[in-house]
Amino acid sequence: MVLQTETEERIIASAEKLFYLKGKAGCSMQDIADDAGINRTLLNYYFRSKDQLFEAVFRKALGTFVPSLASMLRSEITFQEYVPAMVETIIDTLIENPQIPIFVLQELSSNPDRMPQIIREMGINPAIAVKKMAAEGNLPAGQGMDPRQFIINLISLCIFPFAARPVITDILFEGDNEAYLKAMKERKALIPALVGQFMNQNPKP
Amino acid sequence: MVLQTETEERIIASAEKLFYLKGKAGCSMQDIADDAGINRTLLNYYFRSKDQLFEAVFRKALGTFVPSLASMLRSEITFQEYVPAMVETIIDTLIENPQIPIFVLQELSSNPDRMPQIIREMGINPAIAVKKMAAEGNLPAGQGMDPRQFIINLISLCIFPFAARPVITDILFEGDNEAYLKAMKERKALIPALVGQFMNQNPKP
DNA sequence: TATATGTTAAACAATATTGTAAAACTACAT
DNA sequence: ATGTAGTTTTACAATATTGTTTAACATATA
Repeated sequence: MVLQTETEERIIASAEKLFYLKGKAGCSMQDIADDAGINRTLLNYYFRSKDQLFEAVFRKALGTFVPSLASMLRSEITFQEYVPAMVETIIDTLIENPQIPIFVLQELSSNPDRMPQIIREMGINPAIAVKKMAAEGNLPAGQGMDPRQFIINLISLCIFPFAARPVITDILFEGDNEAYLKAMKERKALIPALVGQFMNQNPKP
Repeated sequence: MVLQTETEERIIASAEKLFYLKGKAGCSMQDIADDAGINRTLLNYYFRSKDQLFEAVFRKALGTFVPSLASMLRSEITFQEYVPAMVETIIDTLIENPQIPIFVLQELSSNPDRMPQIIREMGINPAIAVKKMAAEGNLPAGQGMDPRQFIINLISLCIFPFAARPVITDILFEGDNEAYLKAMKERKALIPALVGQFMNQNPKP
């Protein structure tokens, strides 16, 4: 029971694929069963209901992301030192799972009431995190920039290009997926330079 | 007939609200009719089918956005000059319509085949646009930075904070919507400084 | 062998959803 | 007043979806 059965894994894989693509209401249990190559009843056997299956997928999606963000908010070391490694982690994760941001954001937008519980489960106290960020020496933003703007810039630059992947690939890279991916990898160096640059040279904007 | 009837406007308003919130499959025609305070049959009377109603909403959503992006890609003047006004326009639009980015991106992710036609309708030739961007003197990025990265940075910094609104508001602003909005307005000045700064001072990163 | 356990398939009932066709209502022009 | 076009409501048929119940199957163990 601790060990996931192969069937269960196939179900999760198919559910992820279809929920990511079409949303919770956009695909039926039958669609998922077909994709997994099993009978539909099995879905209920393993996950009881569509709600619970969705919940499992949503939690897993959240789990691939939240930890790296949460650890940044908790980290003891300077953000400046932390940034390059974190950016690399996030981008690598996104290259593997490009659809998760939209999936999660869509769900949170339509059910914002889920946020408080999620925050609690993450083990983060937002107020404390922001206060710590603002502490002198921890973040160069102590020089004048609101530390929240720093965080917003950082995650925007990391995540959005993946959320907008089809648009960016088609318009800026003429549909060339390889070129798009190459550009995303270049951003691992580009983003830290961009946010770090600003912090050092533009105190009190 | 040229003049939109009041009922038709109410339908569109309700359809926007619910499609933005729950997605195309996430709400029924009945939900939309209830929200608009009319009988469901009217939806079919005015828009023939759910598909066509969705299409109307999607087109309208696209229309609030694409023009400012498209005009930037076509613009004759220097991007550097163009940026501040454009950022302001985009952010103001997003303050009014915060849910459009996720809505559009979700639809384009699940139907990427729509992109080519949309690009055509926008009246943009991606290849030419990128070439023009790279032209010396037009963009400071001619100094070494891939002009596509510049565009990606710019739109990421503008749009993502709205797509992630519930997360950002809850985690970074402790649920304080006013504080969130204030921060978004501050970004009108912050973003041009950030992207401009980098371009001027960091040739060949 | 038979018996228990875990897995898969087929059949069913309740409900929801969509699009349409037909009827009722309104207001205005003849 | 009466008919006509535009609008709204009522009623209906076809289909899809979900969760459950029931049956079949396999495999290992007493």
